[in-house]
Amino acid sequence: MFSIGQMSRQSGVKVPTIRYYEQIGLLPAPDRSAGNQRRYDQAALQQLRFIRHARQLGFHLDAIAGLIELQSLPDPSCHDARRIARAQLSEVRGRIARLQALETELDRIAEGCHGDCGPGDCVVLASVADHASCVTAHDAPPDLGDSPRGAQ
Amino acid sequence: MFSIGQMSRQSGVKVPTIRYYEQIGLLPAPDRSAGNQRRYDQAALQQLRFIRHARQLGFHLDAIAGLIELQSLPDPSCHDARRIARAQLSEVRGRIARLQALETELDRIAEGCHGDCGPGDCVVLASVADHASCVTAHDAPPDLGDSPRGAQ
DNA sequence: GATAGGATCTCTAGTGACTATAGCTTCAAG
DNA sequence: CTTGAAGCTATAGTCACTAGAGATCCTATC
Repeated sequence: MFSIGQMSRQSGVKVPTIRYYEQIGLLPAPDRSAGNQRRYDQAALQQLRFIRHARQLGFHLDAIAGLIELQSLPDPSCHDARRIARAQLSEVRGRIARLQALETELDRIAEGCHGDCGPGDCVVLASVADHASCVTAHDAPPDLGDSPRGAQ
Repeated sequence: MFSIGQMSRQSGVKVPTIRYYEQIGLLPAPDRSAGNQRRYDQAALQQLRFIRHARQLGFHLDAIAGLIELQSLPDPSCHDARRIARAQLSEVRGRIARLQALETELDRIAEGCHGDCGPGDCVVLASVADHASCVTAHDAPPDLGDSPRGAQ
């Protein structure tokens, strides 16, 4: 049996995050010691590692919950798991494409300035002000960030 | 003078978001009509467009606040603006690199399964469970998402 | 001038995925 | 038996919005 600290060290997931996962129902509530401390078994550690890796792969918590549910089915339908993975893949590809458009713009903007613009006409500031000067269509919703956040 | 709705249509920023920007001090509080409604001038519209475009470029609100402050200086130091832009560029490049590692893994995982795995050994689920099967080092903190979120 | 309706107002709370803090209790080593 | 690290709960904060309630205002038409 592991304490929550051991779980944390074995999985790379921080202690408060483990409690958070339990709170939202992503991890089952474990047994408790006589003094009310959490005691986990090997299966819980496996599940936590699964969650951790899925997060590293960019899955949202609700998608992870879906994958965990699939695992628990008697005949885990690969079809669904594959669908979830492919959806995640295309989301990641979309994000890469949008970020590459941003990269192009930012590079152009940063390189347009050599630190010697005269007062009142800094190229960086002008470029940020004026979308019309952009060479790519980075107009679509950026939603660069609707995905995993904290580093663990 | 523009109403907040006109500002929204002219800038592409949603009405509640404009109020939010004012609340956090990113936009100055405008004059009010006799009936307490916001009335904006052309300068406010320019600033809102600047903010909108900077958000599309992936800048955080605090970085945008920094850029706006630079603009307001008598001799806007290009040096600082360029530094902010280059920092943003390298952050975007880092995110692209991490996402590309994820793309590799997800592609491998999704393609490893043709929907015909036997019960209990779905390749997708096994791959997500086991980081050791990964071919790239996507181990570093993903922080895929510490950047602009909402689509506008 | 009356009225209807859309636009605007403030305020509060919710989102995702955590992170931080406070104040307490428990566990394990010496 | 003491000490200090680790654990507990509960609450609030983060970012950049978004949603809702309920009230007020503005404008166009009659």
